[in-house]
Amino acid sequence: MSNLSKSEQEIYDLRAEKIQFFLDNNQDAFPTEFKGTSQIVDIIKNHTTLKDAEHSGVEVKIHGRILNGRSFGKLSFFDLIDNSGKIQILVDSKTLSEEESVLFSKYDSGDIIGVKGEIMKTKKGQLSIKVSTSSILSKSLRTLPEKWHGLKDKETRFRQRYLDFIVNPDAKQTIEIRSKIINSIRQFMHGKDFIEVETPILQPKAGGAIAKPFITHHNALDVEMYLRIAPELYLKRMIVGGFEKVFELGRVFRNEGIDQTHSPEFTMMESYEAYTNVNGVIEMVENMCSTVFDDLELSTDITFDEKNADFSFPWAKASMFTLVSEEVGIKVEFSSDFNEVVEQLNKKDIEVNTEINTTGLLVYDLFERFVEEKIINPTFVIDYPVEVSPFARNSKNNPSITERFELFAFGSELANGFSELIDSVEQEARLKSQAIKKESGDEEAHVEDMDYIEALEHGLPPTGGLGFGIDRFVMMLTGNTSIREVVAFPHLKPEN
RNA sequence: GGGUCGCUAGCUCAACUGGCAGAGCAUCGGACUCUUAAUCCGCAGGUUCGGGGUUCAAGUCCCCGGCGACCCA
Repeated sequence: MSNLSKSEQEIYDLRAEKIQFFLDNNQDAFPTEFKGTSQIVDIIKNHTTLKDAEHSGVEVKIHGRILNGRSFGKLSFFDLIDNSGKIQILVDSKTLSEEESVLFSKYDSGDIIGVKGEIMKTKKGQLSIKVSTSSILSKSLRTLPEKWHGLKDKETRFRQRYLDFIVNPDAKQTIEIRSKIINSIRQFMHGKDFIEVETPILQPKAGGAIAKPFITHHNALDVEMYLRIAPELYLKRMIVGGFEKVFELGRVFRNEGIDQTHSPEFTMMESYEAYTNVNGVIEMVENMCSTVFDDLELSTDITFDEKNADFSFPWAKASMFTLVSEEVGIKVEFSSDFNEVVEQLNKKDIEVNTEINTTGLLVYDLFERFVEEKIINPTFVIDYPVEVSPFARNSKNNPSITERFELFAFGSELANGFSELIDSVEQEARLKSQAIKKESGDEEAHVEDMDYIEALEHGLPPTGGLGFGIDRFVMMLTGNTSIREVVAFPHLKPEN
C-alpha cells in the first residue's frame, strides 16, 4: 500500500472492514470465478420492447463494476458496467431477504459484484435488473474519480490508465477500435497468403531505418544489443530464405523525444512480397485500408485535427517533383541542374541548406519543408530521390530516382514502400557511403550491415516491401491527435 | 533544446492589489420506495508538487528543482 492521505486511509479501512464482514459471514470475498453471466449489451439489445414498469420474467446473471448509486433507504439503484456496457440494477429491500439487503450496504462504488435478477423496466422506463441475489467479486479499497466531471487531468489519466478506462468510455473505445483495426489488417494479410513472422527485437545492429536505438546488453554472450528500429532487414532475409510473402506486425523502438506524434515505442506493420514491385505494394496498401474501412464500417469522410479529408478510394498518386514544383513555383525535374534550381530558389528568397548538394536532396528537402504538411487527402507520393532511399531500387527509366512511395494524409506519413534493392553490389556501395557519412558524424545515416549484404549475395528475388504506421492510422480513424490516446500505456517520466 | 501555461481535499475546480484555504461531487452519520449528476439535513477530510527566500503575514511575490500540457526548433 502506498502512502494514503487521511481521508483515503479512512475509506481504505472502512472498506477493508467490509471485506472482513464477508469473510465472517461465510461469503467468499475473493472468489475465483463467476460464470454463466450475460453481457449487458445483449440484455439491452434483447429488451428494447419492454414497457414501463413491465417485468420480463427473465432471470439473468451479470457481473460488473458499480459506478454509482442512488438510494431511497428501502429502494436503491446502482449503475453497473461490464466490458460491453452499462445497466441499472434495482435493489428493493421490501422483496429481498434481510441477508441479501445487508450485502448491498457493504458494496461501494468501484466494487465488482455479481448479480442475479429479473430484467424489468422501472416506472420511469429505465431498463433495470431487479436483484434477487448478489455477491462480491472484488472489493475496491479506493474511490473512483468523480462521476460527473470524471477524470480529466491528462497526467493522472495516463499514469493511472485503468481509471481512465473505467470512467472515460471514449478512452476505452479507442483501444477497442485499435484492436479491431489491427485484427482487420492481420486478416487481410493472411487472406492474401502472407505469413506472419517474428524477427529479432534484440539485434546486434539496428538497421533498416534511421534512428537512435536503445542499447542494451546481453550478459551471457557479453555483447551489446540494440532494440530494433525496424524489422526490415530480417524480413528480407526471410524472403531470401524462400518465404515469398511475409509480414510482421509489432513494436519498434526509437530512442528519441516524446511528443504528440512520437512515442519511443510504436507499432508498425511491415510486409515483403516477392515478385512484385512498388505498384503492387501501393495496390495492396489501398486494398488493405479499404478492407479496414469496410470491416469497421467507417465513413471515408474523415475529420482529424479540425481538418477534413476524403479517404474514398482510389487514393491520389503524385510525383514528389510535381508537388514540389507546384508548391514553390519553379519547375524542377530529375534532370534539372542543381545550381540553376538553387539560383531560382534564391530569387524567391527560399534558402538552401549548405549541406544540400544534389537536386534529389534539394527536392526532398523542399518537399519536407513546404509540401508534406499540406497533404491532407491520402496521397501516395512517388519518385523519391535515390539519395534518401538507400534500400529502394532505382527506377529503370531514371536512375536518380527510386521505385518508392510514401503515403501521406493529414500532413503526416502513414506508410513507406518500395521495390527493394536486390543488387547486392549496389546495396553494399550505398551502405558503404552511408557508413562514411555516419563516420563523419552524420546522425541521419544508416548503419552498415555486412551480414545483410551477404544474404543479398545469395539472391533476393524481386520484392516489394512496405512499412505501415499503425499508431498514426489509428489516430486518424479515431480522431485522436495525440499518440498517447491510441496506446494503452503511454510513457511518462517517473514522478520523482 | 527554447517559450508559454498549469500543479490547491479522492475527483472537478475557486480563493481580487499578499490578509483566517473554500465549493460541488465522492466518503461518513441521518431522512427518504422510481432514481438515473436523485433530493434534503449534518459531520469529517489539506505537506496548496518539493526545497529555499522576502514579509508581521505567502496558495499568491522572488530563486532553485520536479512533473505535465501546449506552441516553436
